[in-house]
Amino acid sequence: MTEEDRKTWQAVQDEVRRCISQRIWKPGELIPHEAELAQQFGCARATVNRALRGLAEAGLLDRRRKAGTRVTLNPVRRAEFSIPVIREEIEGKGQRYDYKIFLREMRVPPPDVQARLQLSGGISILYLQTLYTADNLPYAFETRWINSNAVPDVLSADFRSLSPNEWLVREVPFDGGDFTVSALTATEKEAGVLGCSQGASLLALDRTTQHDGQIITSVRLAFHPGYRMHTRL
Amino acid sequence: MTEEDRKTWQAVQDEVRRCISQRIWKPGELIPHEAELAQQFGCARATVNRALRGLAEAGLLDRRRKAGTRVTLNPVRRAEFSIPVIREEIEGKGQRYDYKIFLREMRVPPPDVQARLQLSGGISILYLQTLYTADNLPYAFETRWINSNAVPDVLSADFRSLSPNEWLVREVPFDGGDFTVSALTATEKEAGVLGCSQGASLLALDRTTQHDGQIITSVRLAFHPGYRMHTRL
DNA sequence: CATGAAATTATGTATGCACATAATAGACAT
DNA sequence: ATGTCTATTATGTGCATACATAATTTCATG
Repeated sequence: MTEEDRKTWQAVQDEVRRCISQRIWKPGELIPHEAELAQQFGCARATVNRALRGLAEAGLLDRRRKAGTRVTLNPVRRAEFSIPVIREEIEGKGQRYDYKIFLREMRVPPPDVQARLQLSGGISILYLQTLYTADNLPYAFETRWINSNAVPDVLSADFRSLSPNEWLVREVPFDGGDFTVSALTATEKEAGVLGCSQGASLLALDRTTQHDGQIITSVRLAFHPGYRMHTRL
Repeated sequence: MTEEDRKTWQAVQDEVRRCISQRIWKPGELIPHEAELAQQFGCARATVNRALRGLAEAGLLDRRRKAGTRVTLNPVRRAEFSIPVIREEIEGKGQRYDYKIFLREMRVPPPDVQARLQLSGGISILYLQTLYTADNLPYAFETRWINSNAVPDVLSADFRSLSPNEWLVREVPFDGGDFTVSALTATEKEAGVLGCSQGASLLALDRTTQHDGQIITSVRLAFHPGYRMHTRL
C-alpha cells in the first residue's frame, strides 16, 4: 500500500471503510494495528485512532485492548429514526399544520398507564386527546397522560397556540425515556377521528419521557393509514 | 465553579450534560467556549473538545466555528433501533428458532419492486417466501427479491441450514440501503401463514440493501400481531 | 502439569502545541 | 445606507509524546 500523501482522519476512515466493504479485510479478521496503519497512511497514531473509533461506534469494527481490532463478524445493523415533531413534519411537506384538542381533563389512569408513569393508584392526572391535521386532513391522533404532580404548571398552560407536545418540549427538560413502535387496529373512536374505517391498520408510537427520575408524560400517537417511518442505512 | 480535580472527557461530558438537563444552560443559549471550560475543569482544550463533540453528535449541542457552542433549541430526538436478526432475536428470548421456505422461484418482479431494485423491465430474478417460527409458532413472514444478476452465487445456495437472510449477510458485503416501517393489513395469504385473522394489523419492515451502487435485495418482513419495536432514548 | 505472577502489547486517554477553517465583527470606501 | 475587505475568534484537525488500562503471552514455581 505505502501511501505517500498524508491523510486526514476522514480519509483514513474512508479507506478503512473501503477495505471492509470490499472484503479486503474479511469479517472476523484482525486488521493491522494503529501504529502500523499510521505508518502506512503517513499520519499520527492519534489520527488513525480517531478514524477507527468512529467505525467502532458505527458497529463496523470491534476493538479490544491488546487483542487488537477486527472487522465485526455480524455487524448489528442499526436504524436511526428522527422522532417526528409533528408540526415540523407537516410544515416540511408544505402542508398547513393545525391541531384540535378534543378532551382535557383530570382522570385516574388505567393500570397499565399507572405502571408506565410509576404512579400509585387512585391519583388523577391530566389526560388529553389531540388530533393533528395536515391541510385539514387528519394526520395523527394523540392520547397523552401528563404527570401533573411532577409538572404542576401544565394545569395552567394554554394549549391554544402551542400543542401539548410543544409546550412540554419547551417547558420541561428531559433526560430519558423509551419508545415503542407497533401496529394497531383502529378502534371506533380512532376511526372516527382519523376518518378511516374501523379496523384499519395504523402505525402507533408509544413514548414515555422522564426527567430527574420522574416520568413526566406517556403518549401514544396513532397515525393515519399509510403513514411510514423511513430512514437510510 | 473552579473545579480543582482534573477531569476525563467523560466526566466533562457528564457535567455539561447536567448543565443542559438542569437548564443551568438554557436551550438556545451560548455556553462558555472550549478554552474557558478547559480552565474551569482543569484539563486540556482537546479534552473539552472531545466531550463537546460527542454531545454535538448526540444532538444536544450546536457548534459553529467562531459563533461558539449553544444548547440545541429543539433537540431532534432520535431513536436508534437495532435491526432484528430474526434468529438472534428468537434465540435471545430462549425460544426455538426455525424457518420454512414456502416458495423459491425466478420471477419478474412487479413494477414497484423493479423500481426499488433499479431493474429494467422483463428481467426475472429470484423470489423467496419464508416463514420464521419461534417455538413452532409463526413469528414473521418474509417476502424477498434477490437481484440474482448481481449475486449469481445465490442461485446455487442451499438455504436448508442457513436462511436467505443469513446467507446474504454472510456472503454479500453491503454498504447502504434504506429502511421503512409501516402498518399493514394482513392479506388472506399473510393471515393464513401467520395464523392470524385476515385484516389483522401487522408491523411491516421494508428494506433494501445495496453494494457498490447495485441494489442487492429488497425484503419485506411482516411480523405476527402484537410484535413491537422498542428502544430507550 | 497446573497455576499464577510478570512482561508484553494494542488500544484508550490526556496534554501542549501548531495551524486550518469558518464565521462574525469591525473598518473602510462607495 | 450598502457593500467589501480585513482582523479576530471559536471550533476543527493534526502531531508527538506520555502514561493508563486491559488482555494476552510468557515463564517461573510449586
